[in-house]
Amino acid sequence: MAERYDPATIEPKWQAIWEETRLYRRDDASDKPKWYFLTMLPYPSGDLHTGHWYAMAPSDAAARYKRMQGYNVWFPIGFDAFGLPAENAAIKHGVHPHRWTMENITRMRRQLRQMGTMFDWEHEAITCLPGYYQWTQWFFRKFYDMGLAYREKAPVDWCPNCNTSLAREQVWGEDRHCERCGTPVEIRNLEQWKFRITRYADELLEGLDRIDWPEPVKIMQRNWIGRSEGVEFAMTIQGRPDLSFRVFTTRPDTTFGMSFVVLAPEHPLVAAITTPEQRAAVEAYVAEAARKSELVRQAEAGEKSGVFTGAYAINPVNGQAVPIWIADYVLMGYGTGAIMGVPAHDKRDFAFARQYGLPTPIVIVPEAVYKAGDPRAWDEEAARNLTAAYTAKEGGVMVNSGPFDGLAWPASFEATADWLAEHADGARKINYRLRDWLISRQRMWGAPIPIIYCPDCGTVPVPYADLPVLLPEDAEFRPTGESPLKFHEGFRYVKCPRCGGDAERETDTMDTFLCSSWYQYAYLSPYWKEGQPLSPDDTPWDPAVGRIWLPVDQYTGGIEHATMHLLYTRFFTKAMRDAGLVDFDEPMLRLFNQGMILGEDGEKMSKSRGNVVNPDDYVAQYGADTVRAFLMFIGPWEEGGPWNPRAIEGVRRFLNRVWSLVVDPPEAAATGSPDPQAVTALRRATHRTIAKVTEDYEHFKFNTMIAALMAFSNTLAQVKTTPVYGTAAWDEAITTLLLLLAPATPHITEELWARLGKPYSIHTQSWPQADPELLQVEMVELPVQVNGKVRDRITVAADADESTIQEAALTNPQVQKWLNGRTVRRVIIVPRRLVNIVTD
RNA sequence: GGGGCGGUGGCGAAACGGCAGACGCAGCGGACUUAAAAUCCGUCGUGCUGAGUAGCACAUGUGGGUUCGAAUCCCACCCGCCCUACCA
Repeated sequence: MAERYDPATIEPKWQAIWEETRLYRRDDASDKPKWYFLTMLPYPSGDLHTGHWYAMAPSDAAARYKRMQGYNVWFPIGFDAFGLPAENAAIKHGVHPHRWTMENITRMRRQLRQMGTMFDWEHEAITCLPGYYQWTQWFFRKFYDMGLAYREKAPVDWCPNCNTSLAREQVWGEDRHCERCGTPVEIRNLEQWKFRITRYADELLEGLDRIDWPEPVKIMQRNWIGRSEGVEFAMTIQGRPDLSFRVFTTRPDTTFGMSFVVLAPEHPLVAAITTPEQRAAVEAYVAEAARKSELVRQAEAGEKSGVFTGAYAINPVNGQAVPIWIADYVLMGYGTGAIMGVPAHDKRDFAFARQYGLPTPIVIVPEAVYKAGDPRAWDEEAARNLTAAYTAKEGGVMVNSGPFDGLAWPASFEATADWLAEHADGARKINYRLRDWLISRQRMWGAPIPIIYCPDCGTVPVPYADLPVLLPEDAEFRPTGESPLKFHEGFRYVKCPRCGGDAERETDTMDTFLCSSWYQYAYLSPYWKEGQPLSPDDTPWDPAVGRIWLPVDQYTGGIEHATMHLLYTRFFTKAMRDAGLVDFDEPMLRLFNQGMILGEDGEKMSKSRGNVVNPDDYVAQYGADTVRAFLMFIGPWEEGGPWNPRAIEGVRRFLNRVWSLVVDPPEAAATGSPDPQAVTALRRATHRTIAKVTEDYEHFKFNTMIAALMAFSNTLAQVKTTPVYGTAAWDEAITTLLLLLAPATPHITEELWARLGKPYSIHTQSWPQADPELLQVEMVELPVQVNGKVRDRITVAADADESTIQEAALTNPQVQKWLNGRTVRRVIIVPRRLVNIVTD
């Protein structure tokens, strides 16, 4: 009786051996080319869930593949350990966030080891430990010195009952109430620290062209940065030549279509220009807008409201007076806080004009209409429909625009921009949608912002040598959720580092996105210089190690981080370059985004839906290798997909078959000597599989990689019943199968490798090479189409010339039947692909 | 409102512009078994013709287009999921 495949025995055994032999340790002395393979670090929420497996198991396979390809691969791991859930747990269970977090990490480490990954645990980094966050604070200090950190008032969602600010995910429902107590949130303007990411806006755009990242991520980052080129020009108030304001537009070619002007409610000119009759209405609107502030206004997006000020402005291009309104769809924080309203050619302006009965003059029409000579046929009714031809820059020409009539984009932009520059104090201007990064959090479980406020010296940064500013271990959590740092006297009240007088520490902590913006550097030498005084001339990692491994060669993670984490870490690296810390300016050269693993019902896994799949249960039942291979087999990695509890059986059968191929004796001893053709056929199958699997690993196509190996194992099961079993070709096939499968299912392949008597470890073996000669085929079968429909197939030599192929195709009896009585017009021959005969 | 991704058998999915459905799940038929599990063999898009070998037609969300040839490229539309929120 042959021994059965028992993952519960072999998996822990090999995990222990790998660890004892330090199989996956980082090698800083290797002369192989280095490959820094990074996967997004997990948040220690408690248990490793299926999403973690889906992100990490295929990443691990890709890293192992690269290693077998001859690279010196480093695949580190860590934990993004600051954040809100730990604070909530602290309030709920009365346990310090540090303890809660570290206990979770202990549990998740064990689960991660169960997965059989090649993570280098010797360089693990945890962001909430002082040796880590001293450097997060060092970066803040450095950026402060570089003029990249500054403080200003910014709106936050505030719960008046809990007396704290809330993160976006803590604000629930249409009425925007507090997650914890249900109180509707307010907007408070608080002094907050920000990073000047906008200084790098252009560079963040340009850098995208030089990195091998998925196009969707690049598109999202470009849109997020939102560079727009336009023109700013001055408008004067009718009857008040002393007063003027500036507007920004990306469409100066539509200036003749202006029928109103809108100022943001906070615009400084509002009070000065409002007429007495309108004053009450305007003041009420301004007050209401101030109360709502920007965050709520964004939540109400879509509904237009506004008030007429009673004043008029002069359109510089035609001298027309247009009414000045205020409306909260115009934001003081973008452009000049004032816009020209051109309802015929802007959707938002159009909605506003409809609402308040303002005219909609048309100044761009399709070229065909212009050429037909009667643009005025396009009346307001046509504008109401706002056809694509109307709003499009391309394909439209200017009308009702005096000397500019007939101009098309981009000449229309150039001409009107020049005119405005000369006559309306205009200037070309580039605006960005990107805002500076607000990093202040009114929370306890984060890296404290190293700033001290002194009544005499003002804002004083904590000296480098005094870092880290440690979180207190005896913090007292209030049920309301208020930050304990505010009430911790020992933390809060300090001496000014400059004058020695009484001062107060900043009690806000930093956004956890800061911690994860530089973790790929922290991994190099975790907790570097812990316990030693820091200085501005430091590097936050061992520079000798950095020279070996930086930058990251391959990064993997979810696309949901496209515009936050992935932009922040790029910003960090550019700022670090300017600080002289690195000599490159993009942190990750290649990126691959996996999709999301869904519940059995095809919906996102969530406790409320009750569709959460616990990977531990499946690991216990099937083993880690089966779960790993199943997650890879489920579908294209970048697309994600639903978990199918029955389909995993197929993967288990596959691994059982692999086991049986190696371990079990053949059922019936085949007699006779092996057929040389069958031997060659097996060798061809082996080498075709090498080529296919290699290609798939290169492109992260794990699903077809597994499929190819399933097909190969099916072939081997057939061959095993023939005399080819036991030949050198058979041995080659079996070792190849194990080598190709090793990155995906590391335990079973290691076990079978050992049982074959091969030297430890399969994971240090070289990747098999496909023999090009065995990939060649002598004969090929070509489908023959008549008018695009396959009618028969012919077999010809692979290198047959076109006339031979044509001859064979035309004389084929089936084809003859279909050609009956028709004239052959054309014969299309695609070598090694097909033949298509086109008739009348 | 803006952006991203997707829509192919009963299901998950394959398919450099070139034989649609590889590989697997489920199903169906069979072998082994007292029986079941496991395993193995066969079958498996729909419709029509045919006793049958087989053959034909139709099929990749919908409608157009480009092409000798389209799941694949282009245009319009419908549906689903994810991210984002008035950026002039």
